[in-house]
Amino acid sequence: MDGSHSSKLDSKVSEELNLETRSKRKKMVQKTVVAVKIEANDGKQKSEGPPSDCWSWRKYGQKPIKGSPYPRGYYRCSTSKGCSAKKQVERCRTDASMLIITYTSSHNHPGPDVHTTNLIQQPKEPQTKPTENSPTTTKQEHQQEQEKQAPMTIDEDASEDHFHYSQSPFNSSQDIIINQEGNPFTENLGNTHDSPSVLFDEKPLSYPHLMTFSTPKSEENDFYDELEELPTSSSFTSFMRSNFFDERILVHPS
DNA sequence: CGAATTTGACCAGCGC
DNA sequence: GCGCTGGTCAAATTCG
Repeated sequence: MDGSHSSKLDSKVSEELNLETRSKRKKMVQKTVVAVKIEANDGKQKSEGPPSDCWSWRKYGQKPIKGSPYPRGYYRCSTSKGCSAKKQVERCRTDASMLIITYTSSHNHPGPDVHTTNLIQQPKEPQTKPTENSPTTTKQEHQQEQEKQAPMTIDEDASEDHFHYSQSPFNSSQDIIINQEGNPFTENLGNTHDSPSVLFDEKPLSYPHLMTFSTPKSEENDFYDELEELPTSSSFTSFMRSNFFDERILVHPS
């Protein structure tokens, strides 16, 4: 499967690029790709699993993805009945410790948490906060800061989905990289299918505070029992609430 | 008993 | 026009 990847890669990349156009043409749905690095190296729990966010997600499907040894899970927001928010959770083909979550559509209801709500309704506001909160302002954070100030404008077609959280609803000690639709994460993966360090390299875990912070979250990692599992814990939510902005989120514009 | 998850089948869109 | 892949639905099963 990987043998002819190199040659296929090229076409694949352009294909994905076209796909963006395609998808826009087909479905003008906004997509946010978030890469989450799972730091569950405790050994007591699996180092895999979808990060829990503030919303409740109900799995409605799973499918093996071409080119990826891992299946992709399809989740729907179950927090609100009429919510059309969806997300796809898959593992990075090159790095099993990386989760790629693709958010589609957006929540048409306030989140279960005030913070969350703010994120949804005013993604810009909270996004500028982490900068000051972050004791270690790295270029990545700087980047994300810029991104936050210049949020996903890639979606001119997003008329359907007016808002959309560029902020990752995850909490946890994972490294999170957000990619907007304009810059499909898969593309990056594709370009570096053998060396995905391009994106991931940016997430050097030199954040002791995060690691420390991750320590008590051992139970949180418990949630990630499986990639297909997306449990939600209210206590966890409140916990994440306080640390929501503690994580580093890399927003890669196109 | 109810809700959530799992799995297979079906459908739509795109590439060749 | 055919085949492939991704995405969604629905029934069955499992867990709380």
